[in-house]
This record gives sequence, structure tokens and C-alpha cells, in this order.
Amino acid sequence: MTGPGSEVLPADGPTVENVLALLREHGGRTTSAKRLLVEVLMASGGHRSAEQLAGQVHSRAPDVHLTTIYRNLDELERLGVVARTYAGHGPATYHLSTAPHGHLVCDACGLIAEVPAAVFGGLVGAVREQYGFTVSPEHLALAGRCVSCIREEAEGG
Amino acid sequence: MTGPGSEVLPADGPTVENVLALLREHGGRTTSAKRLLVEVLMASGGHRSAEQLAGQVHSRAPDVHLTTIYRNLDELERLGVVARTYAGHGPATYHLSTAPHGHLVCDACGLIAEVPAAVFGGLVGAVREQYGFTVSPEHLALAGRCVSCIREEAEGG
DNA sequence: TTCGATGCAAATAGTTTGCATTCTA
DNA sequence: TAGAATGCAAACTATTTGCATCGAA
Repeated sequence: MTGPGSEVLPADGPTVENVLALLREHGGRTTSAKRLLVEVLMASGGHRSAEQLAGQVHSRAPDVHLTTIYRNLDELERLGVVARTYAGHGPATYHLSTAPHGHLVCDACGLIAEVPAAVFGGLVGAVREQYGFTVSPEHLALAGRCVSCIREEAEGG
Repeated sequence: MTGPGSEVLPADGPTVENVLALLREHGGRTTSAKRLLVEVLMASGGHRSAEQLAGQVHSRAPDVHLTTIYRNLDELERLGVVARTYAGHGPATYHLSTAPHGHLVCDACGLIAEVPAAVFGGLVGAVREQYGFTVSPEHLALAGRCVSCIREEAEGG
């Protein structure tokens, strides 16, 4: 059950057609705006704001409105295709949901690094046992300072 | 060195006068708006948005503008008296910096629970060793689902 | 009497919504 | 051709900024 008719996306990352098929299964229609957005999401790989994604889409289709980007990102998030991460202040960032992972967000330079689930697996388990709280790895974002900013701060001031 | 002239606030929680003294040490002036904000922060205890704090302040001084609340919260944050937590979407929340702790933010009902530093101490250490990234415990917010919402979702649908 | 603090208005960033129109299935 | 998707404008939320005035030290 991994063909275009499947409810579940392949574990090694979905193709554009997989995602569009998933959309159709849920009553959605295939449009060029959606196809482009998904392509851009796959090409960029990393964490992008809605505006950055819009910029990429615009280079190929200038008429796609930012509103449409937001609406389609919402839909893709509901379907579990993309994950939204809030990096403190500034815009939310979107990326394809692949393997579960968390994020390190540097307060100083804005860098977003990914950490594999294994690193915080213990925490997630402990929190569930002790607090009955189920952490969503996809949204996990730890704020702090990256190496370079720590170093700069130590040297500069 | 824990008197009004000290740079460091008492470990068991500052008093209103402690905070005002700290402000004065840093060139700030004592105003009724600041005193009230600090009082409200201490009375409420939990995590409040700027608007909620303004509401509390207004009940005693309706003329204090929301802008002033923001400006004073900024200043208190710079001094390390309050910590700001971004709970995903919605407004940032502010609370007194006491013992280091993280937050569990329920995506469904918005509940914010505190967890002692010990729970995620291992994570913070691992992340520092493996990624050179220093997590700020004060800003640590894990998104997910609290017990009651998980239960409701399981029952309801 | 100086300079920080405030009130007010307005700007800003990011995101959402309403509605008429367009286009897919 | 019904209903989903879009473009556009406008609203909206949270926050910041500019500027004249006020008030603490």
C-alpha cells in the first residue's frame, strides 16, 4: 500500500505526485499552485517561512498569492505532509515531515538546526510518564545560543 | 549581598522593592506603572500575556497604556527579572524568573505547565556536547497534547 | 532641570478572512 | 456545472516606534 492510492506516504520521503494524490483523496483538487508549492518544499529541503516559499514559487509563477501559500500550507499541515515550527519571534517555518526530529533555534543569529528524535527521546518519555504530556517531536524547538554566537559573545563582550 | 543595593535577586523570589531597586541601579526610575506591573506579575504567579497583565494593571490604574506594559516587560526581561516564553501561536507569555524550568504547551487547550530543569537536564547537556548548542531553559517550550486533551480526542473522535 | 517614562497614534509583521471569480473534476 | 481554489482587499493580532509631554531624582 504505497502507491498513489495510499493514505500513508513512503517513509523515505514523498514525491510530488504522492502528495497530490493524498490531497485528492481528501477531496482536494490538483492545481498548479499546489504542485509548485510542493515542488519548492522538496527542493528547498530546509526550514522556510511562508514568505520565502512564496518567493520561490513566484520565480516560476508570479501570480500565486501569499494567501494561497498560507492556505495550502495549512492543508498540507493538516494532512501531515509538512510541519510548522515556531522559532520564537519572527515568522513560522515550514518543512516536509520526514523522520521525527526537533529543532535548535539560536536566539542570536536565527539558525535552525535539526536534531534526531533519539537525542530527546528520553525527555519525551519522561515527560509522558511524569506529566502525562505527549510532546510533538515535529514542533519541538529549543531556544538558546549556537556555538558561533556563544563564541562571539565571549570574545566581543 | 541580598539587600536593595545588590545586583543579584534573592534565590527564593524577589520582592517588589527588590525589583524596583534593581531597576534604579540600572538607571531606571521608579514609577507607579512599573510598581504595579511587578505587583501583578508576583500576584498572578503563572504565565500571562502582555494583554492579560495590562488587564490586571488596569483594574487599579486604567491609564497605564499597553505600550508601557510592553516597554516595562522588555526592561524587566533584560534585567533577568521576567522570562518570556513563546507558546507557538498566540501571544508570548511572561512570568517571573525563579528556578530554571521549561514549559509544556498543549496545542489543543493552550495549557502551560512547568517542568523542573532536572527533567530536561540530560537533554540540555547532550545537545551542548553533541551540537555545541546551549539551550536556554527559561525559553524551553515543548509543544504537544496534555492528558485531558489526549483523552478527549480518544473518546470524541 | 535634566533625562527617563509615558500616552497616544500610527506603523509594522505575520497571518487570516470575506467575497467575487476562476477552474478542476 | 457544482464546489473547490484562487486573487485581492481588508481585517486582525501581537508588537514596536516616533514624538510631544510628563514626572522622578
